[in-house]
Amino acid sequence: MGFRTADFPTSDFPLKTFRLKTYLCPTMPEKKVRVRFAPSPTGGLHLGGVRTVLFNYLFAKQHGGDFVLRIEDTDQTRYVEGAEKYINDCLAWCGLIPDESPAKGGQYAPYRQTERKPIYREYAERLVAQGHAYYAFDTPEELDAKRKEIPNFQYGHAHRSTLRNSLSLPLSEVETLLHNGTPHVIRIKMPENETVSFTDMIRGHVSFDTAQVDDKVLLKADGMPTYHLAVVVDDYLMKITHAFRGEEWLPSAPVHLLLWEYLGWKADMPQWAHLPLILKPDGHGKLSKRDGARLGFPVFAMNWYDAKNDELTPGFRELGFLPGAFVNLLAMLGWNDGTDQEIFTLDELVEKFSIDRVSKAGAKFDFEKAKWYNAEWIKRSPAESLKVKVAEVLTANGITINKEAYLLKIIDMVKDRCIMVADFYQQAGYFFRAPLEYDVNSVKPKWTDVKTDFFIELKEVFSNTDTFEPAELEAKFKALAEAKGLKIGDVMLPFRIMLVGGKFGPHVFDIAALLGEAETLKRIDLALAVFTA
RNA sequence: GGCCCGUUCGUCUAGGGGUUAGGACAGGAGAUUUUCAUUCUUCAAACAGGGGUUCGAUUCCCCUACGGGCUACCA
Repeated sequence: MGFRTADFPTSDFPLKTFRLKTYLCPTMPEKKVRVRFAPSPTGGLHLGGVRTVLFNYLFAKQHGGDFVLRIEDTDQTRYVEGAEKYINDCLAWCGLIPDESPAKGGQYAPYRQTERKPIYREYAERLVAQGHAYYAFDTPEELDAKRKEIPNFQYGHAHRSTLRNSLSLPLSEVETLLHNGTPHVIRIKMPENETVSFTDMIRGHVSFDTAQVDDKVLLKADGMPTYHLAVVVDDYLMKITHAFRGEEWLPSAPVHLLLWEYLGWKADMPQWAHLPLILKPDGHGKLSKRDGARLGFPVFAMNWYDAKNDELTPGFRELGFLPGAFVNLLAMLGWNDGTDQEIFTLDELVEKFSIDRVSKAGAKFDFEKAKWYNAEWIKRSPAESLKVKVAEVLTANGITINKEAYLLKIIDMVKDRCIMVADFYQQAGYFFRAPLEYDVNSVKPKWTDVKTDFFIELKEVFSNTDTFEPAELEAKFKALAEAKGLKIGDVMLPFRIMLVGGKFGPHVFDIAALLGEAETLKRIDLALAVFTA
């Protein structure tokens, strides 16, 4: 029978080979690969969620399959306005576009579970008719009381006969209750003593004793399915072949396996892959939204505004992460290609991804490493592909950009010094307007009249250049300093601060050359006034 | 508590019966850069513990410990 004991070879079978064969058996007529990401629209999209999307997407695209977005909105009490749009936007930003979704439609529409509500009852009733499920009339209050009364209470074989359900009550009473429209749920009847096992694409052989699993609710009193029923019915109806989800779902896997069997769909059950969790960087446990706030880094893909609490949760996008970098770093959390390569484009990931190389253990999220990925991506990006984002950052800070060629030159000059896109304001802003303030502490204490003379004469010298190119500027600058009996270092830093405002940026003469003669001279004057004040 | 999953440098990880246990981030030192960043060189840093199996275990098996997940009419 089914997925019962000894269903699969286990101990002395080479696991990797076995896994490969199970999910891509070349001798079997291959069904088209179809995967789904099935979030519930309850808020912003978490790192771990995006990684689940990514692995789904990579697997599907690698096999020429379909990637489906399905909205699991069956819990109406947790529904949050705007969350679904947010999910769509996140996927779009990351470049992980579903082939079918509520927005896009598709052959298996609708893709929102609330819109599929009528479908589920039929299957739940079918299970009741077959004896694999039953009606339960216990109120939440009664169950709470039981939980208090009985330690480790589970609604299962040990207690179900003492509760109010169609297994314990006389048929006539059940009929009356049903006829009167008494609120009730439908629960799966877990077998008392069976072993349910399956082969997970990541973990290999996993097995459970059904006695330990409670009789999960399948259909709620409001007529909505729970996740357990909905995921099985929809995965079947939508012809899903491979199901990726977080490891937190592993304990309820036996319920799903049994449902696939009871509904008679066992042959069509998808291959399961339970992904390792993304953990808090410090302490322990799953990474949560709160950890981001506590430790100062984003956890959501994009900004999420919670209108109810008037609370903004920051996102990677707004912080200045490139989507490619975000996707890249997520992929490396639990996967690698076996070489030392760490920087991958989406296309490369599609090509190289392999479920066999996904690790089993959870990974602590390291924001420092995340920043490194982004810096690498910025460094490797051509100015052309950064210009729009950089322009946005600059204009947001009140800077006007006239010449694109000038912007591109600047991006190339400073991109190595930027970790986030937002850093371009600090690193490139002064190319567009004179410093708003100067790091006076680095110059004023050591300022002398000789230096004032130097800069006044420097203006003269710079007004009479042949090219205004870096090399010429540097030569003339040095010659003048020497003539004045100044050490180069004594005037180089002040000059930098005059042009830039602080102790950062590329070579000073490169900056001056790019700024041009008029602007350079103007800035010397401006700063001189401040330094000598 | 019960069940399930996991465990290689601080972090992400490679490796896998015999290796100087490799890389990356972060950290230290140095070189270059008369700013800072980049870049380069370099240092330090790990197989949780105990039993097996074996000529030999970090690698395979078992136990323990530790960590994590689940234990809702939430997903």
